[in-house]
Amino acid sequence: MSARIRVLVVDDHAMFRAGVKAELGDEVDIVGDVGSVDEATSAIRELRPDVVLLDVHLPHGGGVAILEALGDSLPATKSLALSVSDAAEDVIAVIRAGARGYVTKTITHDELLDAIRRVHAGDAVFSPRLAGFVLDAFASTKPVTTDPDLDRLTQREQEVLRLIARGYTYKEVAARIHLSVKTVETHVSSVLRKLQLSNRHELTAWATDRRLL
Amino acid sequence: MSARIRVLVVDDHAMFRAGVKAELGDEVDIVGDVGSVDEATSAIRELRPDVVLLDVHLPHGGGVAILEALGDSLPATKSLALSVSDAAEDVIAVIRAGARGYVTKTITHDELLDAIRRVHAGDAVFSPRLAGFVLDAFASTKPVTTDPDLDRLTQREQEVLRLIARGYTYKEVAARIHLSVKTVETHVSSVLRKLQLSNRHELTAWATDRRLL
DNA sequence: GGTTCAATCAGGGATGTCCCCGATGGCGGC
DNA sequence: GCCGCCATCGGGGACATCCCTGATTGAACC
Repeated sequence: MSARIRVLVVDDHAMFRAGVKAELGDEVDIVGDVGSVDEATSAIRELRPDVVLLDVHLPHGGGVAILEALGDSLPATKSLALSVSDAAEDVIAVIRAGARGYVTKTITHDELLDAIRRVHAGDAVFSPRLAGFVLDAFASTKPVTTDPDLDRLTQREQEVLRLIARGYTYKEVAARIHLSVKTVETHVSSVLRKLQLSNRHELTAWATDRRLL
Repeated sequence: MSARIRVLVVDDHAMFRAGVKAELGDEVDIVGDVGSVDEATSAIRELRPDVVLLDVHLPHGGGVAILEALGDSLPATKSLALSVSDAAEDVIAVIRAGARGYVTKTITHDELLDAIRRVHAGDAVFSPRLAGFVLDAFASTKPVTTDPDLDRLTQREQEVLRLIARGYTYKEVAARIHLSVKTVETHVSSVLRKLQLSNRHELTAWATDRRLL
């Protein structure tokens, strides 16, 4: 028998994490469980799990923030999003950020185990109900929730935009994504110019309006 | 040692039920766990648990439907609501329907165990953050809107606070209410100090949180 | 009459924001 | 090969934010 899959559980509810451990601990190797975005990013970097079981709704940016923080620095680690929500925008956002699957928390023990194994093997896994509009969003010419304004921004600009809109100073943003303050300034300037905004307050309002936070 | 408290777990997520069982099974007697409104009502009638751990958000009516179906037919069975939501309307609704307590799922093992024991003993239990507006909604003649933090600010400070939180610069605020920029600065400083905030971004978040805009 | 407090304003300084100018290296298109 | 775009960084400057100290007026309270 081959080695067990190493799984990290990220969810802000300790009770839920305990549930996953109790249910799956025999079949996979739960290498850790954490409850916040910051803990998650460092835990993933340290533990290098095979699969991250990732709650979508977390304080301070949610699962998306974790995936963005990691970028593609750890290609061997696959993420499986796990959420109570079946809203299209949640699904799209987290898949765009790099998750390899998305299942809702109504899932059973066997289904979840199967999902983890398939994600680890490289498959994309979706709850049946979600498969429909996920395919819509990616295969069709007209995606469901793409924002023409947002698409005109580069990846880096969107990344900076999210952090600025959350109230971080330039210096804090720079530290968080390892850039110089000057580079952050440049990106913010581009964002403001492209979106026709005049300062960071309007940017916060703009982002709140679009629920990018 | 007295008999263990008999607990029924109602939640539509099997994983969460497993978590509660794994975490509390040693200290209380989990007599059953169910995932739907119908199962819950019959299970409660059959098993007569001491405490029902009740998820608020369920398909087909939620925890409220279960409480209403039972009415006061089983006074010995107390219900403790357990939810991801901390929205006032959810709390009020489930308490009105007869729950004896309400805690959010961010709760720790020890806190939940304590909550179960206190509900069983006849106490009402609320997460600290919720206690405030529950009391407001039931005891006060004035509805929920009073805010102790806001009351500690003077009229002028509240006025400035609202404008700053909307993104106006000091200069714009000064022009709008016919003051010098320096006076606006003074008021903002007072507001930040009194509310224990460190900059205008946190202030915006604070105000948005309270729907002051 | 003295005290306390809200409201108003000023000077000065540290830091943050936003813009201008410029530069380099990489990558893709024609 | 050149051009455009992206990402990265720097200098310098204008202005905004946030803090400090310190001041005056008027109204309320005892």
